[in-house]
Amino acid sequence: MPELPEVETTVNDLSITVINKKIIGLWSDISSFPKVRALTIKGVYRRGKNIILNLSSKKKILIHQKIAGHLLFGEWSFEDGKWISKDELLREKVNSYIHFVITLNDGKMIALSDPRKFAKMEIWDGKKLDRKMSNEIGPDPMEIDLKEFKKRITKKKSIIKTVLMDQSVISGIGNIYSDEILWDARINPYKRPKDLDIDRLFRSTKKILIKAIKLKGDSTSDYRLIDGTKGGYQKEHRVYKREGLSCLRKDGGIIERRKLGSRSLRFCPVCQK
DNA sequence: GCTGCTGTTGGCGG
DNA sequence: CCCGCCAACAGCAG
Repeated sequence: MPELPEVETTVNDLSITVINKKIIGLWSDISSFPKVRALTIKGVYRRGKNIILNLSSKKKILIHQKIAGHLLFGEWSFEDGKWISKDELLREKVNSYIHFVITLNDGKMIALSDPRKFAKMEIWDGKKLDRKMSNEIGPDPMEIDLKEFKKRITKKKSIIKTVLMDQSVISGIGNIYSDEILWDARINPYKRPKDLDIDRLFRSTKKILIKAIKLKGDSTSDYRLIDGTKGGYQKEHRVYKREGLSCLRKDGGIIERRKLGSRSLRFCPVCQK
């Protein structure tokens, strides 16, 4: 679920609070960490949907929240095998599936709540991680121009819905925002890249992502800000989760939902030709 | 209680 | 190489 706007919000909010603090403990109930002691967090960055903590001594922590994971910031105590927070928001069910905790030298913690245990947190050699990222993850749409966007998108032969979500082409877009972007651009999700107005697609891509960042992401499902509050984009859906309802362009279209492999896509059959 | 749906990534097979 | 499919997991709606 966390796509570019959610990860961007998390990274912005985290960097305000954790930069120059020291890590004094790493805990997880699903993976083991190598010994690290007293490493300082030098920076917090986003690469596509990945969160990267730059540490002193050339190490980096790579966090991917996958589908249902989200980072939180606060204080917890470990009681009877569970992490308990005094903060009411952080005790909400969606925030209670804690599988990773980074403890900082001021007693605060970064925790990852993830009911489905897909999310990962790993310590990497900085150089190795940089190489992996540049090999596997394309630029995000905010940092390239139309020419580069067009070049990358039209290289692919799959339907545009799939290409938009291909992290090696451009990074950061998942199921929700690709549905919303294609509706905004009036593009049918099954069209091939060579057949479309890429200029319009590019403008809609940036427009939707910028709007979603402004609203601090989409909390339809598990995603929360690091203090446990909700983002606002779920109130702005035009097609996502609107199957069976009238298209908001009032063109007489009823939003359709179709299967694409094991996931689903939504679109208006009238305005998305 | 059971089934189906959820959404990201990586691995597998064609 | 490129593409499409599906498992990994667990909660939740119906």
